[in-house]
Amino acid sequence: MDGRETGELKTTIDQISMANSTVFSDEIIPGSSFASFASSGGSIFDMSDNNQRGSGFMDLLGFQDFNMPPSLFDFSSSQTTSSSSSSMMMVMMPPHHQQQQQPPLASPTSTPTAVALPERESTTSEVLNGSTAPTTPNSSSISSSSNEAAANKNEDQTTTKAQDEEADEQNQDPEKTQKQLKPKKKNQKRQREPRFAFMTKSEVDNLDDGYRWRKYGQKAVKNSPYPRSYYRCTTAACGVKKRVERSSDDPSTVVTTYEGQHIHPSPIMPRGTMGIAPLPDQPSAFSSSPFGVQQLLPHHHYQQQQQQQQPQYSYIYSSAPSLNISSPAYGGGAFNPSSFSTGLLQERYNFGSPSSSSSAVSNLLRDHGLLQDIVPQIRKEAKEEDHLHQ
DNA sequence: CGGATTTGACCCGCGC
DNA sequence: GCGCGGGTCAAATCCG
Repeated sequence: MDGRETGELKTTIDQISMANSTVFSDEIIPGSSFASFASSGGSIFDMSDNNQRGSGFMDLLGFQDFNMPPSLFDFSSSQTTSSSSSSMMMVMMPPHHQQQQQPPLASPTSTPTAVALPERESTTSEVLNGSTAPTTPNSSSISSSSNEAAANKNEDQTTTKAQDEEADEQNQDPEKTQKQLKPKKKNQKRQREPRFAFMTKSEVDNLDDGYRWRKYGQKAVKNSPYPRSYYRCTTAACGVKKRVERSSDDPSTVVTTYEGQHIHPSPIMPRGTMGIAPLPDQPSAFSSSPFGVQQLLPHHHYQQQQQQQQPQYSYIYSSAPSLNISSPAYGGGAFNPSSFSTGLLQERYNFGSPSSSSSAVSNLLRDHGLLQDIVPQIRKEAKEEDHLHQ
């Protein structure tokens, strides 16, 4: 499946500057939006892009929990970042941003920034509700009336509609019933999982992230010559999806948007290297990780295994964390962007194997993630590879 | 032959 | 209400 697409990755490691990286939440804006993202200085940092099985870039990135890739996000704490000032911006986007609203793409700043957009729907990322000001988890009243109204409206619609459909299901004319896709699905409140998007410099669209995906659709993207592909995790009961599309403005850039949480370890991960350890405050290690169970590898170990075939992933944007609004880490309920930077995350994301758990995070935080270790090597390799390609 | 991909049709939310 | 665009389904097809 990916055999075709894998392998021909051209890397641009030289661009690994980690500077001005922009992180969006929930989803990247299609087409022009991320064009503006890119042009607004929100550059991506290139990492490698190895599509060999087992070299999941998510792992490279150190993603452990939706609540996030601390190491990567922790630019502010990096003492040894490249000359350019690292910066990151998080833009909390409403689940249904569609195209009408672009995220406030703030120009790059030297510190992580979070911008909360008004939420129009409360089906996901409740935290976003009125997150410009701290709120409490249950403070529905806090939400702006419009937001709240919209949310409630949606709720109502969903329920009534669901009921209607349930009834319809029995009355519907056979023809329609047959033709239509299982109306049952509509009973389930349509819920959008938080999303993460990555922009990756790659010639291949389908980046290997360590999981197995089945393509279930492809659509043309408006204002883009490149189609968008839809994938679902092949593991039964795992509802994680991802979308892959190529930037029309920068065809060398692939945008991968993840949605949902894996409920299983990466199928292609060497078992021995899986650092599965339940979070202290999590009932199950399998319940909180968006991209996989606590699968973070001891990075050095992992790198040693994988670095040989690391193309460049360019990590782009990310994160619509499924924020745990009850966590003190988020400033008493509301999403507190600053907590993304260091200590709190460090405290909260104590992932990895017992031996590498918090210390791993600490290390990551200290040395701005695995990049520090990876980059020099990748750089070297990338250059070599570039030569080969030229 | 089984699993993955392709692709046209359909569903749904949203804006006008 | 209608059209548009994003997202999903599932039959057909491909491929190892």
